[in-house]
Amino acid sequence: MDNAQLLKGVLEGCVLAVIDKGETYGYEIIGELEKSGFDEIGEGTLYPVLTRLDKSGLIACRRAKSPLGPVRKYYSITPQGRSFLAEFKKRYRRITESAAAILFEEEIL
Amino acid sequence: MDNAQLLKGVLEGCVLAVIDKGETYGYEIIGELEKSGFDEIGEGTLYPVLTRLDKSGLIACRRAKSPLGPVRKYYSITPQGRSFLAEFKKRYRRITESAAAILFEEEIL
DNA sequence: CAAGCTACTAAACAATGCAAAGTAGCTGAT
DNA sequence: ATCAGCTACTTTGCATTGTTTAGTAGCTTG
Repeated sequence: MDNAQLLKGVLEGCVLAVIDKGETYGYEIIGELEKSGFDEIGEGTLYPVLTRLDKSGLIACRRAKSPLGPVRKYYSITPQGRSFLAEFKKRYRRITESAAAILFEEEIL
Repeated sequence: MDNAQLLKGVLEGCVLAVIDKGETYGYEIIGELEKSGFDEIGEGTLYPVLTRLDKSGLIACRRAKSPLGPVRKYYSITPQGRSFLAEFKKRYRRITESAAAILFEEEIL
């Protein structure tokens, strides 16, 4: 199946939400996403998202040694990221409610 | 704001769901979508979706005169479309539940 | 030293929504 | 009869974003 299209945009918001819970790094974010039910988010999928969020100023980055492997890049959310996330949630909710109205009608998602 | 990405894939499923409710045509589908809460779905957005669904064999097309304007293309769902829609709903639900778990945590969407 | 895990990078690609412009039939007002 | 405005569909070119694949490199363990 092709979930790629359904993930568009959603992933960006979810990654930001994960970082909002506390400073974290790429590999760990993948684990968080999969723990919440997302299927096999590859590294080639996640890292470009982080790069974009960083360039947009929604997250900040700092390098630090890992006790396990190579250097990690730790990300934390910025004030701009926080307000973007708040807006994102509103937009996301609105769209999912519109879609649910058509897809599931009487059911409440 | 840019809802374009959040709509990716969702729109296709919603259009199919609208047609599943009964034979209809492009202009009317746009009305249905907006009635359910979607914002300004342009013609340049919808018609390519219909073309794709048709080519994929998920909907069937027939031309008929309109009492108001130019000829309409009426679309109806095919058996393949029905099973695709059922699968789509499962996938969509799974992804929105995963996203909600991260975005809204304890809240129940 | 090799295997395997951790961790990030980069390039080429495919899918889809969107804006803009165009074609055309029909109706009603001027 | 003409023009505006609504209905209805088409086409082109574009931007964004997730995926695939491959690659680099540190660390631990056998």
